[in-house]
Amino acid sequence: MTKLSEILRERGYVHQHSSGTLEEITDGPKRTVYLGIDPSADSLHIGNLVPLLVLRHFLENGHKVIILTGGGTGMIGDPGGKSEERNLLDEKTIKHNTKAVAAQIRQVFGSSDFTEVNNADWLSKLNLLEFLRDVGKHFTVNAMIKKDIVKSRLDAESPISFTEFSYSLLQGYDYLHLNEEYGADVQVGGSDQWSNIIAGVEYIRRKEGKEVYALTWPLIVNKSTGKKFGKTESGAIWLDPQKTAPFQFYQFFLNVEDDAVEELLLKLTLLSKQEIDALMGKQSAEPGKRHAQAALANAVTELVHGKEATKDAHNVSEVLFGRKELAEVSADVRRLLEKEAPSAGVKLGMPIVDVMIAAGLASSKREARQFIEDGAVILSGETVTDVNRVLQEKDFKSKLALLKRGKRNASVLILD
RNA sequence: GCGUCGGUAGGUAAGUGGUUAAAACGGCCUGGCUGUAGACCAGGUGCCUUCGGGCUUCGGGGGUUCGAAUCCCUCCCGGCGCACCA
Repeated sequence: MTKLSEILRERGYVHQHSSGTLEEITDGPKRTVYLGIDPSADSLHIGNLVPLLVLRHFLENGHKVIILTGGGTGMIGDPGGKSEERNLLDEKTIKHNTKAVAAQIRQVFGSSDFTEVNNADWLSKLNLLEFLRDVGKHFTVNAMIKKDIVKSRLDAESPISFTEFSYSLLQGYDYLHLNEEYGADVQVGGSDQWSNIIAGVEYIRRKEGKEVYALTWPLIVNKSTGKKFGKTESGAIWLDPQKTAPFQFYQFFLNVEDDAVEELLLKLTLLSKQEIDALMGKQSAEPGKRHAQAALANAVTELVHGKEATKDAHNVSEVLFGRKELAEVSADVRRLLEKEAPSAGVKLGMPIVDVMIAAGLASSKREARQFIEDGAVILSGETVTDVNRVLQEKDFKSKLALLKRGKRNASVLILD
C-alpha cells in the first residue's frame, strides 16, 4: 500500500504540518483526525470536497475521523475576513444542517464511518471565569497579535472585536476536549485555518504536555481570477441535488479551464496518480477533445451523486450540448430531460421573449431581445431572428422543444 | 455625546444645479475565433416599449427650484479624532 504521506504529497494536499516530518503524522501510529465544519448551511458545497477527500485517504489508511460541527463557534464567526455579523443559529437549524451535511459526508466517504460531534455541546456549558483561568492563561496576547489575520487587521487599523480575537481560544479548547474525550491527535484544515489549529496544538502541549499535530492543505484558487474555487456568479455549487441539479454540477466540472483541470483531478477525485498522468498525456495531445474535463466531471459527479445520476447528467449534456438533436434521442432520454434538465412549461402562441424569461434564460424582456438580436437564441436547432416570434406547433416534437441561449445555456420547453 | 469625513449601478469609483440612465476601470453576458476551455477582437450590461418614446434610480424621508446624485433640513449607517464611562 502506498504510504499516506506519499499520497497526500503527490496530490498536492500538503501545505503546512506541525511536526518535523509529515511521515510522523501520517505513517506512524494510527491517529484520530478531526476536521471542523461550519454548520451555517444545510448542504456542503464543492469547496468542502478537498477536506472530505483528504479525510477519505486517512480513513483508507486506517486512521479514525471526527467531524466537528461548529454549532458553538458558528455563533461567533472566525475573523477570516467576513465582515457581516453572524446570526445565532438556533438549535433546530443546526441539527437539521448537521444531519443533512453528515449524509453528504457519508456519501463521499464511501463505506467508512466517522464520529460526529457538535462543539455547542461543550462550549455552551463553559463558565467565563473557568474559561479565562483554564484556557486564557495559556495564550499570550503577544503571540495572538502576531497572527496574520489579526496583524493585518491591526495594521490596517480595521477594527477587530474581542470576540473575533478570541476565536482561536475556542478552537484550541475544542481540540483539547476532543483529545481528552476521543483521543483526537491530528487536526486538519485549509491553510487559512493554520493559526487557529496551531493555537490548539500549542495549548495542549502547554496544558497537558502532550504532542498533537496539525496539517493543512493549500486552498484551491482560480489562477486566472484569484477567486475562491467553487463560487460562480450565480452562487456556490452545492452537493445537495435539490440546490444544484446533478446536471449543473456535472456541467461545472466539464467547463473547467485547462490550467485547473489537473489540480482538480488530483484533489477532487479518487483516480490514481497514474491514471491522472495518463489522462493529462492524452489531454495535451488532443486538448480539443477535453479528455481531462470529461473524466473530471464524471469522477466528481459519481463521487457525490452516484453512478446513475452521473450517467443521467452525461446523457442530458449530450442532448443539450452535443450533436444529438432532441428528435433523435430515445424516449428514455427525453423523460430524463424533463426531469434533469432545466425546463419550463409553455403554451403555443407564447412570445419567445416571455418564454426565455420563463425558462430562466433571460432576466428581463429587454435582455431577452438583446440576446435575440445578438443571434444567441436557438430554438430546436434554428436561430431565432424575429424578436416577436411566438411558439408554434412545429417547434415541438412530442411536446418537447430545446431552447438555447448562447453555447452554454439551454432549457427544455415542455408544452402544456 | 461633540467634531469631522464618507454612503452613487453587482465591485472599485467619477460626477457638486440643467447637455447625466449617470464617466472610467474591472466584473458579468453575447457574438467572432475555438474545444461547452483560456487568450484575443467586437457588441451589450436599470425597467417597459406599438422602437417614436415612456418610466424608475445616486443610504431613507422631507424641502428649495422651471429643473437636484448635486443646495437645505432631518433620520439611518460606516471611518477617524475628541470627550464621557471604566
